[in-house]
Amino acid sequence: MQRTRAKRIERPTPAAAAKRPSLPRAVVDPNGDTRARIIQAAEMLFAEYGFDAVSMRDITALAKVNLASVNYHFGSKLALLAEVVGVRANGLVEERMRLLAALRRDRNGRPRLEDVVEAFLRPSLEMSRQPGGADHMRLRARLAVERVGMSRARFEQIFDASNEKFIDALAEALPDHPRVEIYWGFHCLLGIQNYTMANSGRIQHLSGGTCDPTDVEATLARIVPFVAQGFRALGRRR
Amino acid sequence: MQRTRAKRIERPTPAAAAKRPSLPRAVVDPNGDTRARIIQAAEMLFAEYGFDAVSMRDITALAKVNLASVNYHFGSKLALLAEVVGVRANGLVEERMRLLAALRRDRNGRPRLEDVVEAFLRPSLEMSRQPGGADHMRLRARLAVERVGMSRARFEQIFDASNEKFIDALAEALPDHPRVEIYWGFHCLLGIQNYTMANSGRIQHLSGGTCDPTDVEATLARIVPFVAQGFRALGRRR
DNA sequence: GACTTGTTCAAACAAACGTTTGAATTTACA
DNA sequence: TGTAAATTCAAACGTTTGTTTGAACAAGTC
Repeated sequence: MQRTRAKRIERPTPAAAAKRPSLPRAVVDPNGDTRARIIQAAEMLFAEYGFDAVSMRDITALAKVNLASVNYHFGSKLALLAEVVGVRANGLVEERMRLLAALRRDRNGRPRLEDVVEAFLRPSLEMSRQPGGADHMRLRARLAVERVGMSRARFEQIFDASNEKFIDALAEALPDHPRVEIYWGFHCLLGIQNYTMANSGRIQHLSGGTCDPTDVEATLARIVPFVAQGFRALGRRR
Repeated sequence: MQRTRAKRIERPTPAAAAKRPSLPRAVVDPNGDTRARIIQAAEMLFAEYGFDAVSMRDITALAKVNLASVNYHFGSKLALLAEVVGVRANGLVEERMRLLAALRRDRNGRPRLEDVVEAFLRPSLEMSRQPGGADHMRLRARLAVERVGMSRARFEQIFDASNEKFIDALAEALPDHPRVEIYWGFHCLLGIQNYTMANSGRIQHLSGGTCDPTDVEATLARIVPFVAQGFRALGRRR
């Protein structure tokens, strides 16, 4: 039990210097009512800093409403998060199911693999073009990893039913694939989707700005063939 | 400006019920010194709950050290995070570079695409088998999305140089691919890697437990061909 | 007008936060 | 063993946290 290590560490900053790095300059739509302004502000802030790092005072200041408004309208901070996520997520699921139902089928009743993948991905990517949609997408990507309350599983539950329907459709498009390989491919699909939505800026950084993942069509033109061919690779004997 | 909406929301829980959902039962190695026990505890807690949701008191309680020890040994909570991430991340980069240098080459000096992909992914997945490695991997996956201080970019910087070397190697393995498509493929590769490391439990849930992403060889056997074929798809004319 | 209901507001609440302090204790080295 | 340095510890620091309160204000109905 010898003790031969560093001495007391020197403090890097004597006073402040640890302030929040610049809240978003954008403001919320002044025409919305209190509820709408709160949701909009919370969406932006949660997406950028995460649930725990954002305070009620941050939200209400950005929304230009009174501090007590959040508890009045939503009950609690956690309930506000559920509201923020739920509203758009349910719309996303509906859009996905609509595209899935409209899928072209060949004479055997099978859909094209690329079409199924695109039906899954397009609503996610297109949402990022709506006002505030990019914030929502990044928030969702965070929640796939983050853990607030016990609610990670509860949020993902919104997608369970439609995910199973897409797995069925993928299996239809790949009739010779073992079911387990479909799951692995879907895992890869979810990973790419989340990473794209998170928009961490890595690909822009690495490519020197050549690649722009906010360009929906350009992104789909790469991801869809990548995923489809990836799926096909899983059917080969190893 | 009519006002016809819900009345004051009813509180769901009268008293407590919003407590932290069960801290990890596992304890830290009692044989380590104070520094080591703090790092181990912080790694577990940051990975599970995120940087902001974990308090100094959570860390020091789990590590069984005094509250002031973190500031004494590391200076601040943020400096502790940097230490926690840095130690293992640098080892990971070294291992990747080692595998990259050891790559087999054909008569033209080109590596096999599958080999490059595996050299990139294997160190990440194998780390999850080391003690505490799974915690570290999940923490890294979080930090790819999370934003603490201004440090997201700073953490990712550790990987910049080796990432560029891998992109070069991928371009060597795919000599006819435009460089921009290599970047898109690498983006997909990063997404799958992060999602796998985050271990969100989605694939186990969806597959009814059939797929186990903690089985390194089984995971590599799926992800490597998926990614390799995905890369090849990016070379085709659209 | 009075009355009821929905909403906003400033102020305060207790609890938890990261950090600091100064004395007590342990270790390293003479 | 004596002394200085390294480390631990309990207590407190000043902020900030999410939430609550009760009065004030605004709107619809009689």
